[in-house]
Amino acid sequence: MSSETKHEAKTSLLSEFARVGQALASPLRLELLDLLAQGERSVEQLAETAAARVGNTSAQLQRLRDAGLVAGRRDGTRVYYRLAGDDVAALLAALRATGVAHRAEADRAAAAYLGEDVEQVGREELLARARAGEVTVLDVRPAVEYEAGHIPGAISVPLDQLPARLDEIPDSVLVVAYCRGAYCVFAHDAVRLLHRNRRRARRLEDGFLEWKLAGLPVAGAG
Amino acid sequence: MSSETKHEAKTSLLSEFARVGQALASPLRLELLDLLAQGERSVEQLAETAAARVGNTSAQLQRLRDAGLVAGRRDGTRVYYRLAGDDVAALLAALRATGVAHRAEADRAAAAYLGEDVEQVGREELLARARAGEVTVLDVRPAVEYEAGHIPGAISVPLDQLPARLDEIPDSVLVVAYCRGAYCVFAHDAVRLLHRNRRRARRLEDGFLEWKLAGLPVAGAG
DNA sequence: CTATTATTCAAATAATCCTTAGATATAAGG
DNA sequence: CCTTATATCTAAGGATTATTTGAATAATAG
Repeated sequence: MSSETKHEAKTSLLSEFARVGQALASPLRLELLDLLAQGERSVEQLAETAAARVGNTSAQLQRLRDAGLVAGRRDGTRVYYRLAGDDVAALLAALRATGVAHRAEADRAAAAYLGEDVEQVGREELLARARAGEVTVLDVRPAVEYEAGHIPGAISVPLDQLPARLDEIPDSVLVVAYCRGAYCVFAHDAVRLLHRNRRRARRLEDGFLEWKLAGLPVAGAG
Repeated sequence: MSSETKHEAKTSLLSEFARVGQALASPLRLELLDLLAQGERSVEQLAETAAARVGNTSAQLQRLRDAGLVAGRRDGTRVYYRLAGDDVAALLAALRATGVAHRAEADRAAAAYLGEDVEQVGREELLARARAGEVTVLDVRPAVEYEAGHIPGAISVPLDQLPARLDEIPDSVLVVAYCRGAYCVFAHDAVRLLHRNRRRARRLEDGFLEWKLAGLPVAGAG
């Protein structure tokens, strides 16, 4: 291979990798990936949750698909998208970790969004204490995400139903709430709400995404 | 926090993460990161190796710095840049792995750049066989990168000097060549060159970047 | 002051993002 | 087969932002 050709080959390989980076370069696309990390969703569902137009959502999903990050399947008039693999979820987690580690602005934005700090429980600790029956595990994500896969033994009480369903939650043991991942606000809100109602509650370290990536047991269809 | 404010906080957090993705969205910036993963370099060195203008190289390094991926230190008239942390190298590796895993074009581009397949040796296997004295470990990166850190016991013969220095390499034992990382072409070229000269040679799985990320022993200043 | 190295600026080109509006695909009913 | 409804995709336009180049400016050493 000539030096010229080699340089072209190198540039085109780097451009391929850059295309993946490009896919990670828009807030809306990152939000879509975040949602898809919880299970497959139709375009309309994604658009509604991300507060975007359907057309725009569809266009961004095409970009993600061209970059190899998501895949879609048609079922009747709907198209359901999902992440192309677990490595995509890992890539997303690495991106966020690097962001908060080296960018003070990202760290501040995370603190502003998640609100006041909340006590955490580690993954291994939760697994042990759940098996011993010492804790109630509470999944506060939307029901559809719980159904797509959840921590074994967890009960599903989506955050917006939590105020009305407080009496379903035993008040004798510690409650450990979790949601999507490290930068999902639901579990933070849930723990603060439980505290205001005089319950003992903590948040699982990170969330379901990281639980699954750590290879810990998962129940449900997902 | 009001629902409006919360949505703004979420968007600004996602925008922070998107800024990191944006930094990974240009071939030139990916090449700079790849070089910096081997050790610190001045702007001029980077520009020359990446075949870019100094001005543009500097501008792209500012972007990488704003994204929190690199840091710089001034020494006299020069400014030396380096990766902001090991997590950045891991992020880069994850990006490339996802690219080749899910994009046929990326896989093809990698094959076209790296050339014909070459037999590999795993990291753990190399470590064991090097300790037993069964192999010669050959670092074919530029000398400055060898000096910044290398596999213990490796000898440095940069690829462009290899044809002239073949007699320095023992021909009784297997030679294992390595270079920067999974998509660095030097070790591939070195193994093919050694084969043409009737030596037994293989390539280390991936390269030095992944060796270091795996927590295996490293010699030198790096 | 001069040489070296790096950064910044202005301008041209190119790419991206979002919206609106229309096109396409599928299912169900007549 | 044709219509209607639903869901998704795509095209065009306008605002914004990114990339690169060449030249000017800043920082440092001697």
